[in-house]
Amino acid sequence: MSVDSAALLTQRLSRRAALTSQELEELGNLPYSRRRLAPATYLVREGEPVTFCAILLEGCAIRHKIVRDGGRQIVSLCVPGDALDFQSLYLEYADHNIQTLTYATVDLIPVSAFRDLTSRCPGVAKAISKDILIDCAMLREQVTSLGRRDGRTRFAHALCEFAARSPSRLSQDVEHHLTITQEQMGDLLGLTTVHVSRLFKDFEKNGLIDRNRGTITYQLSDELIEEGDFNSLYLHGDEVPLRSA
Amino acid sequence: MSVDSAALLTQRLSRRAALTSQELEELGNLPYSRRRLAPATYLVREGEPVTFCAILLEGCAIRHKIVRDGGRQIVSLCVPGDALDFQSLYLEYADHNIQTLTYATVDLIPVSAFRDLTSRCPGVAKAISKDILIDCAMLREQVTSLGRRDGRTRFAHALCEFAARSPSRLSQDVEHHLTITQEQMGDLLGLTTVHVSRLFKDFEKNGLIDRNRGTITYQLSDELIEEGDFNSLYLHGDEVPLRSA
DNA sequence: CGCCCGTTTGAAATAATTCAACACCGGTGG
DNA sequence: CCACCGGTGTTGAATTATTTCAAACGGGCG
Repeated sequence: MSVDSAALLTQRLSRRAALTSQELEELGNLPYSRRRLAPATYLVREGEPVTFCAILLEGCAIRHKIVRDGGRQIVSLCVPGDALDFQSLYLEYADHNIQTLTYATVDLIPVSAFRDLTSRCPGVAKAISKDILIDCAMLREQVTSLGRRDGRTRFAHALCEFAARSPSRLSQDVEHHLTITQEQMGDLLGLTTVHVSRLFKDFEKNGLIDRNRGTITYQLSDELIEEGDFNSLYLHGDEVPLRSA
Repeated sequence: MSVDSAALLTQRLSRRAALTSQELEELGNLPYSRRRLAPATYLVREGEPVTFCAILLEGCAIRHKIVRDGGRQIVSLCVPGDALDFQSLYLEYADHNIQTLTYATVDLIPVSAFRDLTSRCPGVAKAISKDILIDCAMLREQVTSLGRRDGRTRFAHALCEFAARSPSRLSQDVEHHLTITQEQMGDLLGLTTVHVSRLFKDFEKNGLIDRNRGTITYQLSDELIEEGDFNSLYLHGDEVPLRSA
């Protein structure tokens, strides 16, 4: 398969802000090099300078931080189409790690090329700002979940968010597939693998998810939305409408 | 006192990116109207459109979200100098509430004026992006705290962050004053008021903080930094250096 | 086959919550 | 001036969500 990162990026940014034809062209001309990455490959490490901006074409990646006692917190999940390093476009050092979760395809664009582009194209700069702001909004929701929702609710919420953001969600009642270990899910939800295991079992028993060899399959049902206290407002339109006519 | 919001904003953004003299001038010419606000005044409400951008001159404000069962999570704390609404500069609706914590002075700048400015001045747009990215970084740290640190550590961490960001921190060994109720602190840390009360008592007993009528006083000591698993890397220079020569 | 990683399960331990009562304190009004 | 009041903080005891520990399971793979 040959997804075009330029096309993907252009499409994404166009959704954020109106771009002139010249801006579109400049976006198309960004230099990039494609990489195929194994699961668990680090793209960025906390404390290190970042010199390229990666666009995720296929697969999933995570941002995470490590705390004193060795615990890991997954700060966000990245899905295809996400730019992994707008974060570092203007910041010198990475404050967190970025790592692939599955096999993944990325296009690497030199940060310098990106910086040139944004200083010349205000429309692109605006679209990127908006993209970053949506990231912020998702982080605020994550903070809210971790601070004030219990494990069950957090889990359901995370499933809803993943489904709502998934590019595969073009029509209603699609089945979503999430390949993630229970340890990873625990690190995302701020829970233990043991506890996640029990939640998985419970959700499966209640028919909210199906499981098969490390991947879970589910639909974005009303029940799940209710269970997860999920309201897609915070995605700011970065999702397919929940109730398409 | 007459702090100038234009000056404060200019100073803040200059720290983020190099601005041309023309950009500085345009920043100085932004129209604004000053407001003095009582504690607990809402500036922005979740779900509503935002039409102005507030610059906080004096006092503290919070961003917060409400969950299904009525619980509140404070998503971040705003200190003087913070722009409260870069969030909404490009997003149509607010996904969270913004409320003053104490008496506060703000300058309100119409969002439209700001948008004009950023489309004309790439330097300003860049500085704002960087500002937003630092917000993101603080949110990631907050996620990490809530997900993987226990109550004690979270509390100490929050104190460190507040101190490190405080504009009063011009030299070492300053005393920091934080006026906050235990309920608010609980909502910030994802804890109960009862638990916060016990933490306060414990920290006071250990000499990490002093208390007097709802305000706590403390220094950013090595002990506190250790207790809070605090590393200021994530502030990306948005703080006074910890160990000034 | 045997190993390793991820998962499952039960039992015991713990951090934090809930509940409930009470203390404190500044403000208000009789 | 005192009595009362509401908001805030404190304390203890009981409860709960979640963790920790430990052991066993399963399945894919060299």
